[in-house]
Amino acid sequence: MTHLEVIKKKGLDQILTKNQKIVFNLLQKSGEPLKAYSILEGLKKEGLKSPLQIYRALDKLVELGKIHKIESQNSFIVCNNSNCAKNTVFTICNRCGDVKEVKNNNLFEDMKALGIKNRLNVDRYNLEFYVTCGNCKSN
Amino acid sequence: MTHLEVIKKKGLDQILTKNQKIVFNLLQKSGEPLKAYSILEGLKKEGLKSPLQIYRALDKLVELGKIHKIESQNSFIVCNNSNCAKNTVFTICNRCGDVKEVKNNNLFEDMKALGIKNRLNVDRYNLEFYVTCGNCKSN
DNA sequence: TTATTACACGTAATATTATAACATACTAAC
DNA sequence: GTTAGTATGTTATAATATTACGTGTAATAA
Repeated sequence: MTHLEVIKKKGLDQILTKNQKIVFNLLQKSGEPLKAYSILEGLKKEGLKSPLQIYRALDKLVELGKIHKIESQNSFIVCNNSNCAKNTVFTICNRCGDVKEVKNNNLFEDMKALGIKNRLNVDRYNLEFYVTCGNCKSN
Repeated sequence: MTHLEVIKKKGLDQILTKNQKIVFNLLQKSGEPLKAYSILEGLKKEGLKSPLQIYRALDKLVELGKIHKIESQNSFIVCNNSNCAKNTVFTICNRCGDVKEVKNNNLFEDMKALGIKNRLNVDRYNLEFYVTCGNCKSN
């Protein structure tokens, strides 16, 4: 079997290496953004010991589009959007920091149109809406 | 009168404190994003000695809307847009990291409309277009 | 076959970015 | 003149991220 056949057969998920899988699973289980060092804490029991092991896995997962980095929080969250193509739209709560990835194809289309309209020659974009989330609003 | 009210009344420039002015002037002179510790380096001769002096000035300047933070670079740049209201649109070059603030009122209007259309109750947004800049494209 | 390439991994040390904690001082508002 | 709010200075430390070096392994070129 060639490498490509292996890939087709196994599907993307199983291509992840051991450390990548461990890190991805934790992020997926969590569902919310986690920071590198808190991931490390959570994975000590899996045998991961050094920041670099985490950062390397995170870098790769970002590169693969499986997760995104929330730059303003130095945190990482599982991609919620199968066809985001690394374009990202988040809402971030001003008060509690809660992050949600916005999943809305019309929005993606509108953003694409906006890039074209402004002749910006866009490879990729990241849009962050700062909001007051439902929880914080009612409190 | 609170400090912020005073600022609104008197006009921004005249009310910046000593350290805030020093930091702002350096950023303005530079015209491109600078990092906190490189600002500190540049201001040793002005008598600033500690990171905290820089970070405090930067925090205030961001709060006043005089500068913006480029989160993905941990860098700070003078606001290029008198009426941005802290909404920000940047182009960031994938290759060299060059940052430009996009100054285009139609774009601001379109973004506002997009927030409303998607019922996101937006206080403020930050939009980053990742591009290949003119310089890098020709090289 | 051997050599080469490309990744992935492990570990220690270190660099970079940012904040906490504490003390002092200035100014506006009552 | 006292209080509240803000700015300053300094030391120490926390939090985030990377460099440098060595090992292993699998795919592929010579």
